[in-house]
Amino acid sequence: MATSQFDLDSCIMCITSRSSKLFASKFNDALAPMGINRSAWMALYYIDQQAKIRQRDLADLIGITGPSMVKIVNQLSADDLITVAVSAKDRRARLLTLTPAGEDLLARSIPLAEAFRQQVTAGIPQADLDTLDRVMDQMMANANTL
Amino acid sequence: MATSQFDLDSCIMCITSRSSKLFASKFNDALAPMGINRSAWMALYYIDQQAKIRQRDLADLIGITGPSMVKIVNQLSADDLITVAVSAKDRRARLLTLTPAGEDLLARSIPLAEAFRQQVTAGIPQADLDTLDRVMDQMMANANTL
DNA sequence: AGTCAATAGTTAGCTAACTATCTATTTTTG
DNA sequence: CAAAAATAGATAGTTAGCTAACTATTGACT
Repeated sequence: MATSQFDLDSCIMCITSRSSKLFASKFNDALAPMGINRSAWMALYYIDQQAKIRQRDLADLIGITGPSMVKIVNQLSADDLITVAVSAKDRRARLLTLTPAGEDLLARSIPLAEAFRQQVTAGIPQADLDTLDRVMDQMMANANTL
Repeated sequence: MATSQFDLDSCIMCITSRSSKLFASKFNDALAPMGINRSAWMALYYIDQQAKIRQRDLADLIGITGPSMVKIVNQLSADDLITVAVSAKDRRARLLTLTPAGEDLLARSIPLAEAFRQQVTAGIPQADLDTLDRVMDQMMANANTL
C-alpha cells in the first residue's frame, strides 16, 4: 500500500538511533587497545574532571541510571582505576577519585578519543557542527516536554 | 587533575547517545496506546512501504541484526499483523507482508508518529534540520571508514 | 524529639540489542 | 558438475542498559 505520508528514514529518532549505535561501536573499537569500554572510559573522564564526584552526579553526567552506574563503579574499583570513599558530610554518598593507574590509563587514552573525534568530524565546517549541537539541544528540550 | 584537552560533553558520540535514548523512549511512550513498540512499528512501516520484503532487507532498513529481526518477525506474526511466506525463488528467504490487521494498526498509528515528529522539531527552521541530516550522514560515512 | 518525605546507593530481574555458531539453500568457481 | 564460498534465517548465550523495590541516611515539618 505505502499509504503513509510519514517519512521514517528522515525521522530524527531513526537517525540518532543508527548514528549512536555506530559511534558507540566505533568508539568502543578505538578504546579496545586500552582494555576499557566506552562507559567506563566516560566515567574515568568525568572523575578526572571532578575528583571526589558523587556516584549519583557521575551517572547524571554520563546520562545513565543509578543502577547502571553501580556496575561500572564496581568494575573500575575492582580494576584499581578509581577509589570509592564514603562522604563524611553525607554518609549515603560515595565519592569517586582516580587512582594513579586510572589517571595513567585516561591520559594514554585521551589521544585515541581526540583522534576519533577528528576522524568523525573530518571535512565538516565548524558552523555546521555548532548548528547540530544547537538543534539537538532544542529537540531534546522539546522531547522532554512530551 | 582535569588535564585533558578533550571535551566529552560536546562529543557527537555522547550527544547522539543521549538523544537517541531519549527519542526512542518518548516514541515508545507515544506508541504505547497502540500496544506496539518502536522496533515492531518500524517493521510494520517498512513492510507497508514494500510488500513481500525479505526479512534480511527489513533488518537492514531498520538498522538491526538478523537475530534481532527474528524475534520481531515472530512476534508480529504471532499477533497476526504480518504474514510470513517462503520465497519461491529462494527458499532460504522469508517474504513479509502486512495483514489487514497490520495495515489497520499502522494506519491508526501514523498520526501518532507524525505528531511526535512535529513536536520534537517544533521551532526549528527547516534549513537547520537539513543541515543536521547532511552532517549526520557525513559523520556516519566518516565513522564507517574507521 | 518524632515522624514523614526525599535522596544515595544496591539488588534482582527484565529488555532489546548484540556476537558466535548452526542448518538449509544458493551461487561461484576450479 | 562437484566442491567451496556465500547467504538467509534460527538458536544460544552475552551485554549494557532499564525499572521496581529495597536499605540506609538525611532533611523538613510539625
